Amino acid sequence: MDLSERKKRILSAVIDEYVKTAEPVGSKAIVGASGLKVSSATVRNELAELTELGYLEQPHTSAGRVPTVKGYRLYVNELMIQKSVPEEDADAIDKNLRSGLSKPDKMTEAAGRLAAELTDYPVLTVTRSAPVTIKRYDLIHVDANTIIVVLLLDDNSVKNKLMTLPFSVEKNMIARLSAVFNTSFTGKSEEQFSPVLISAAERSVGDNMGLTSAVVAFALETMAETAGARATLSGGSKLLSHPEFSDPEKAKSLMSYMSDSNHFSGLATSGFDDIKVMIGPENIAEELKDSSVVLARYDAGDGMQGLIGVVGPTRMDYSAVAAKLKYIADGLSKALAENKDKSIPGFGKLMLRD
Amino acid sequence: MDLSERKKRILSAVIDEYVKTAEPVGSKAIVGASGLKVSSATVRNELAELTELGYLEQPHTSAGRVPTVKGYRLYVNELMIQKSVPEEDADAIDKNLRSGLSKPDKMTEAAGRLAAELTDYPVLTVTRSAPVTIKRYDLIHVDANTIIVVLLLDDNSVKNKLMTLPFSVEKNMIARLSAVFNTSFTGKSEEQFSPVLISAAERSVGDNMGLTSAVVAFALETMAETAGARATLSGGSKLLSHPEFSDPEKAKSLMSYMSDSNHFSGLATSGFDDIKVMIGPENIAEELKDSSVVLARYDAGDGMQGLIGVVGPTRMDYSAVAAKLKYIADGLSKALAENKDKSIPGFGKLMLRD
DNA sequence: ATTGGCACTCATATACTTTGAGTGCCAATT
DNA sequence: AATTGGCACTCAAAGTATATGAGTGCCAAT
Repeated sequence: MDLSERKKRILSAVIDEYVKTAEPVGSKAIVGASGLKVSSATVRNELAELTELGYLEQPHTSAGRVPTVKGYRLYVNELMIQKSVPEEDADAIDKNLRSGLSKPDKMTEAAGRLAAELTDYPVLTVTRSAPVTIKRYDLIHVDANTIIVVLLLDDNSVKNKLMTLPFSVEKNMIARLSAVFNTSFTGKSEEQFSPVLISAAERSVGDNMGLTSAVVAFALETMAETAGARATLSGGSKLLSHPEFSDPEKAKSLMSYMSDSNHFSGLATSGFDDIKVMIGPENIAEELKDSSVVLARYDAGDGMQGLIGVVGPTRMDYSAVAAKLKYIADGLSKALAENKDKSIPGFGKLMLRD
Repeated sequence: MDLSERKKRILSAVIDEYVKTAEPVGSKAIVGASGLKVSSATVRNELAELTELGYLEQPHTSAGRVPTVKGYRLYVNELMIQKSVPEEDADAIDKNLRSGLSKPDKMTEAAGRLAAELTDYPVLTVTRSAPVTIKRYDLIHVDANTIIVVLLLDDNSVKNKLMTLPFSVEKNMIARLSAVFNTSFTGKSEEQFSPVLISAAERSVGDNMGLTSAVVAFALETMAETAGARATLSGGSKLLSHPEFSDPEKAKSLMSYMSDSNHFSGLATSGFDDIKVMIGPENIAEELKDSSVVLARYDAGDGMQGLIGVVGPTRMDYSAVAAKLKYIADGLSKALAENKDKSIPGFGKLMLRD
């Protein structure tokens, strides 16, 4: 059962107007805004039917109409016209993401801050890494009882740890250990670090002081830490700009929910196209039932995917937000890719010094 | 000009009561709360004088009294009785800070979260590092055009970077470069990385491809990044629990001020004993003029100092907050110190695996 | 110096009224 | 059959008036 063209235009007008004013929209306002060549009485008849069908509702008998979740859903799926990003914002995004080649985490965070600024909503980012393995071990002998363990992961990130030992080790012991690790423990997943393998390694280098175990522990810890997802939140205070959060109770509930990044790290990065919109009760979390979430996916290289999204009231300019997020996500993907290929980093910077 | 003992007791009673109820305190309530053996009329006379002297004020003629900044200041400096930390909280702190030896940054963050939970106010932490120098360079040859640079700083932290080069390098070139860096660039401050020194190094290893510069750039970047202060914020949403921030405008202003960690990274870690209290307009920042900040110092090892503090309304249980913060700061200092001495890290953890 | 007593103040609460935007429905119009 | 002008009706929000009472300041008596 499809809506008539006119009903669609009226529904759109209600939503556009309501998003702007945060006030229930009356029949007169719709005639003004939609440009339809009908009287307000006609619109009233249509409104009554749209209400009957569940796309709109009335806060009270003598008030205008407000979109329901069903109304927003139809609007997002079919009705809304794709807005484009204001030139000014596009420029800001281009500029901000291009500037300063930096670490991926920082770039993502910067993108989050930028998105919060441009949308005026809190922004979350999620980066999920595929399980990593270690492709190279280097043990550096610093002094008799200090070593540095350097791990090169298969996503080309590097992790290190300084270990102070309660005993002294010889330089060649370290070299042997390093060799064993590079032959036995590269490319292995977490489960493949079997006790058998570890004790074999221990014996082969003649380690009876637990040094092998310590390096293994660090390797496992690193792998565990690097895998999984990291979520950040930017511009949490933006929530308070919007009238639906003028009640401190509501604001606090959502705010503290968002502050716990664990709540978002589980969000799926797949199963949707560019943009995913979750409206009100479509969100699973109780704390989000009155809010909407708009997510855009970005590509973090090496097959890794990330999300950048806003959290706001259901009354939201979905089209504008989606457009901005998509633009930022694409920009971020590109910037991260460029960052990967960069050659000698920081070179240019130094040359500018004098 | 000193206040009479009775005036002091009355002032204390007003503050204690006001902190509890957030309502102006009347003469009757004071008689009840203070246990003074006088009539409310007598208290009224005293109140009038305390108001005259600027320690109290009246929101309007027929209301009770509210402490002024001057009143709070006297209270904090001389009047308040040192509260002790509830056993329950002390246990929680001990438990939380002792658990899991982890990275200093994480420990500090955990302490911040804990403090926010226990005080019900937003908590900021600031860690200021003394300028660091690099005490050892290691260059690892990964493959023909990939190297890893590992820097050991004099605070025993380790930084690294993978560099992909647009040309190939020989293993022994890397070794030479490493040697030169260890002789020429260790223990040097940022300014001492002179162009003369750099080009000398370049010549001595026969580097005409900018590799030396790249490593220098990374070293400088690392030093710049490690120096300076890092600030974090925990429990920002706690702000909204307090009636003085029921106005979204006010809450937003303070919240967004706090979210920018730059605003706090400049806070001095010296010039006070254990605890520093800044009440209302004693704060320099315009956004903090209606709020109070209570800071405790902790010791981050290697002569580094940090701050942990809460931000809340001027109506705050200073005594309880100060006690908790001090307890947490001391616990954190101790935990960080223990963490420094730990030997093979992660060893115990591995042993528990099966 | 302290106190009971009393007139006074004023924010807050409560009850009542007014206003006006918006509706639903119907008879007249196209 | 769809559209429209007209009109009675509804009800939140804003405005007005009144009552309440917590708290004060001051004074005469203790």
